[in-house]
Amino acid sequence: MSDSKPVVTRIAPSPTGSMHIGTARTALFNYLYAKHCGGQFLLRIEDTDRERSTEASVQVIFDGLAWLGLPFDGEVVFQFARAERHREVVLALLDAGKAYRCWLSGDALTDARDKAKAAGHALRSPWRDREPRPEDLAKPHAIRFRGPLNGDTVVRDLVQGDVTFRNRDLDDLVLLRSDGVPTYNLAVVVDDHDMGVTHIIRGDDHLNNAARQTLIYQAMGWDAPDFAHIPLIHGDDGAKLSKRHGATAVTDFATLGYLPEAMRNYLARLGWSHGDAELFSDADAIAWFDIANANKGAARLDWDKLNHVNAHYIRLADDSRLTDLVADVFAARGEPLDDARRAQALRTIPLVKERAKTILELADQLVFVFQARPIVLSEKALGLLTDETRARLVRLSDQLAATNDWSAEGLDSLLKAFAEAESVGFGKFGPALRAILTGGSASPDLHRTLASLGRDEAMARLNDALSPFA
RNA sequence: GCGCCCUUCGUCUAUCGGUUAGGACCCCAGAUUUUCAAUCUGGUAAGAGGGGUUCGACUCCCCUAGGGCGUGCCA
Repeated sequence: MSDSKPVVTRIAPSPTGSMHIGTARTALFNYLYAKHCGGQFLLRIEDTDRERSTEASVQVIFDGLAWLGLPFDGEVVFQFARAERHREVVLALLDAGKAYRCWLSGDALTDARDKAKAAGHALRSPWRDREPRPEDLAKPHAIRFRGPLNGDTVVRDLVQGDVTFRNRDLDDLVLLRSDGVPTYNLAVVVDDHDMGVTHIIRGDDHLNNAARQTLIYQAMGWDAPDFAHIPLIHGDDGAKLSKRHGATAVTDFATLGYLPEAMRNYLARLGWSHGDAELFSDADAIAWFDIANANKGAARLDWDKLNHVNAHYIRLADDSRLTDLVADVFAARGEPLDDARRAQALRTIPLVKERAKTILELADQLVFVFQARPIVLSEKALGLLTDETRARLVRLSDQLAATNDWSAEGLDSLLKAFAEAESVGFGKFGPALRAILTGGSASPDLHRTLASLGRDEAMARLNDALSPFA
């Protein structure tokens, strides 16, 4: 590829289900590389499999890319809509003698394949060298590529290096099915060429296909783009990432409370690195990204590290945005937040956001403010309320009632002064106070808990628990 | 079976012939401490095995082992 050409990359998923996180990572690499080079990142929907492609899955891809924050350039290309163009190329190949009509199917096909294997080479149809009779033409048939029998095909891969295949191992693949629908390997080549794709960055499960596709480029007299085959993402046990690993789809990660910017950062570091950089902005990623620095080996998804990265971005996130996300979580749980609770959430999030690894955890850490009075104390909480502690909390309650500074800072001072005046550590009343205020759920530092509850609610909760002894 | 790819701490990775093999996550210890966390400090932990090449290999070559992908009229 000449350096003067603007870089064009693409992501080409097939709309046959959810958007796999591996596809997302591939999209990210394509996006980063294109932006790094000042080029374009295109989207093509590979919907030539009419059986499995669905409209809904197309939407999943749009939604997935949008959620991840990887906008594509230009118009989306639907592969199936270009079938005429694909057929045109196949016919050109046929005219040039680079392809042939083949009536092999069923058991005969299987036999031919077995025979070829036994002979030590990939499938060659007997029709490769047979002149079809006029009556054959009327019968349904496929069109196969006429692959070279000898020599090598070298795939010059930016990540894997030069990979050499013997042409005898590359089969005469079907270009056009007997129903007239073009196949993947043909359509990919035609589309990538027509779309001006200069760099194909994709999973290394396609490395073998690259050789076949290179042959098609050569047969058409087209320049092949640069290839970069990146390793797949595996689960924490080293096996290919699948459903049993807990999450495979982009939407799964969203549902589990991961932020898109965290996913971008984490995914970028999976199979690629820039020195010791771990947490970096999108701008840094774009400035640093070079496909040549991608790793060759497969990487395992590490939930602990993902959580760490996510926690980092939750801290950086805007509170009102987090409030929206948390509201979504509660709504999904069937407990939508009313305006009052929303306001409470917004007020409390700054106090708890630094302790949450996911949005789900963030939501859990908010429930203490939503507790309905009177709060039912657990047995453990009740156990903390000895007579001595009750008496002490009554004294504290009086001071709280009297203060006119209900800010977190003011309450912090008050609590500290109280502990000093009582000549005890926080341990003598803190746990009990917390239990009364929260019913036992996790909460931030006591002064912050009091502040986020607000004076009225906090005093009411205290009175609920202490009034019989006041 | 055949073809191709891969292999540094448990995990993600740095290293591009000469380093006490570095960083991050996890884990452990200490500090802090009003729950749970967070935070700070410190620590444990690695070149799959075997041959070469070289004054010198994690780094280059070969073999073996392990893992992955492909071997479709799926993509």
